[in-house]
Amino acid sequence: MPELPDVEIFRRNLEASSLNKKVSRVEVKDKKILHNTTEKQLNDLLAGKKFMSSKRHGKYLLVQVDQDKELAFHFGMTGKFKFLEEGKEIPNATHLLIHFNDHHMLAYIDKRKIGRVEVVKSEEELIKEHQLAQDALEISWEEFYENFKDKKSFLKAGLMDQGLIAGIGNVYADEILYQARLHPKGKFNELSTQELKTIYEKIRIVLTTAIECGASRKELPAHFIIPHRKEGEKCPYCESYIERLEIGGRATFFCPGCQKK
DNA sequence: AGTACCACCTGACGGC
DNA sequence: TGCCGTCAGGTGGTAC
Repeated sequence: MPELPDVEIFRRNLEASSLNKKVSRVEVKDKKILHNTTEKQLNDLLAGKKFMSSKRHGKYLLVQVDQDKELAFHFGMTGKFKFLEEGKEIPNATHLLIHFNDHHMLAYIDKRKIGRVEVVKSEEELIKEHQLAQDALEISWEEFYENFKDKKSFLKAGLMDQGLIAGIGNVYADEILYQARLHPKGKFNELSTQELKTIYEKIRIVLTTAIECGASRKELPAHFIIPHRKEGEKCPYCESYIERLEIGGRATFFCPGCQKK
């Protein structure tokens, strides 16, 4: 679930709640979520330090904790943060708990343990390690065009490829193609430049609108397909009914009336 | 190069 | 009520 808009909201909440507070200690409840570090290393690194700044690249959230050390969070499908006071009940599926001197805590929660926390030297290192493309809200039209114009992949698969553009997941890929009026099984190399440009523009519109809505699916405009993202639901634009198909084993919803091949 | 499929995980939900 | 199968979906790997 956490795609670019969700992670951006996590980042803003983290900035508002946890920036410039001194860390007292770190508790690891489940080692599985640590990628290349240990509970001891995290404590050595973080104790007495502050979260200096944060940024986001695609679906990754980076927190600067030292000159050349950043915490990188990935939220998998069910990951999230919760900020709470010391002494309050710790939420279920909390795997990492960061205690601050002011008696607040940051809990990293992930029911399905697919998310990961790691330590990197820099954003560049993270990008290299995970072979991430430019962020979906940062990518220029020129770079987007270069990355996609010759691709023979399905539109849906390409938009979700973090090595081509970073931050778009299953749900927002459907929304972008719906608003671009393009069939998810279309191919990039068969599109006109204008159609590619439409996708590029819709990416920005969809993601920024979602962020403005607090990444809450329920708050999205009614003309988005996401609130109707279910087989047999009525298309908000035309008289057709939403259909489901699978691309790369992932559920894909589209409107057969609006999105012709 | 691109797609399919699997593994990782576990809560939610529908059918019977 | 309760058991069971299926779904959800990001990443990263392998097989074709």
